[in-house]
Amino acid sequence: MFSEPGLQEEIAEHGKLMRFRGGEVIMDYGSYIKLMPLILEGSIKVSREDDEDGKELFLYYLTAGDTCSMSFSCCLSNKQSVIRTEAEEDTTIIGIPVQFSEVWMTKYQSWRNFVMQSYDNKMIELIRVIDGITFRNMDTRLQEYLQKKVVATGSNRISTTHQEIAFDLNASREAISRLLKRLEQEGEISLGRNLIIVR
DNA sequence: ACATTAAGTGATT
DNA sequence: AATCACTTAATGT
Repeated sequence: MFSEPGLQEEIAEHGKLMRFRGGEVIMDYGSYIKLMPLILEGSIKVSREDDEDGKELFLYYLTAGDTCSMSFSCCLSNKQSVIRTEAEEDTTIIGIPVQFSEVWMTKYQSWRNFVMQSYDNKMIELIRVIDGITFRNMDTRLQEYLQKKVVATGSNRISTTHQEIAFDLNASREAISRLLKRLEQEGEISLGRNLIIVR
């Protein structure tokens, strides 16, 4: 990916290898960022959090090969993070200090392309999130949510509570329970305590 | 055995 | 679909 001479060496030299365990909060809402993460393995859940009532909304996952587009814009203006990121599973990243990323933007075309493309990807994902909220019903949003989770973690066994899903989709726990029940009756999933198996 | 937490239910708006 | 007011089931101590 970063085939240009020198770039890989710079990444190796200035990047910091970091590991996070599943469930660990990497960047909390309101904190300042000084690193751009390159995800090597695992997946990171990105959510928006409301200022006042602490409600949250799941946005998207970052998986191997991704970087966090938000972090770049955030670092540039030295703003507080407007999102929260949490390791979905055990995750390894390389943290690139922003000052290097900025220099590389002009120095290496492949780096610039990489950052631009990841911006583009996430922009499209965000549009889809908006589509989901405005045009789709809760049941399809839930199905898409489960599907994304399966893809991100590479496992069809999802270990979470109905309440957690409700937070992520900004819905009520009861609604999620009822929709899950229906999906189970339709044979799409099986349910257990703290467990959903997607078929 | 008891307390806690997750999940299910039905009524109401 | 949200909220409420429960009940039931599963788990931890």
